[in-house]
Amino acid sequence: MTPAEALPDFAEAVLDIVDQIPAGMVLAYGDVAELLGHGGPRQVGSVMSRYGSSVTWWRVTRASGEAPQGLQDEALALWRMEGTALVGGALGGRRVDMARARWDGEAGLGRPQ
DNA sequence: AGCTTGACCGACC
DNA sequence: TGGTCGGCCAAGC
Repeated sequence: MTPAEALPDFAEAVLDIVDQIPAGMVLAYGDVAELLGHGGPRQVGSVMSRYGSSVTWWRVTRASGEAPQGLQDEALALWRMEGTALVGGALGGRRVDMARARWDGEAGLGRPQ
């Protein structure tokens, strides 16, 4: 087959989790690493920078709720589109309200308040 | 074998 | 509320 398509197991696991995050909710890099039970935030970020474009990358933010540098405008538009809770209101806010939009890791819960 | 880099995190001031 | 510092973990040179 095409060895060029080979994806590291760690990267595959990261993308799999990201793909499970419900719309309107987010997960921090560190959260993803913790759910995997292996690696760290930097490794997750590294994977996202390389393969993130193939998944719902905007649902992965920094622990502070901010989007990665260079993609803040894109992420903000997507957050508003999904109705993600933002600090300071949906209009003025430029970062995610982690207290409300942080995903617990349990699919089916959804419904941020 | 050692240093630098990276879509990070938490503590501290 | 916001800026700085040190710590972490893996990959690349």
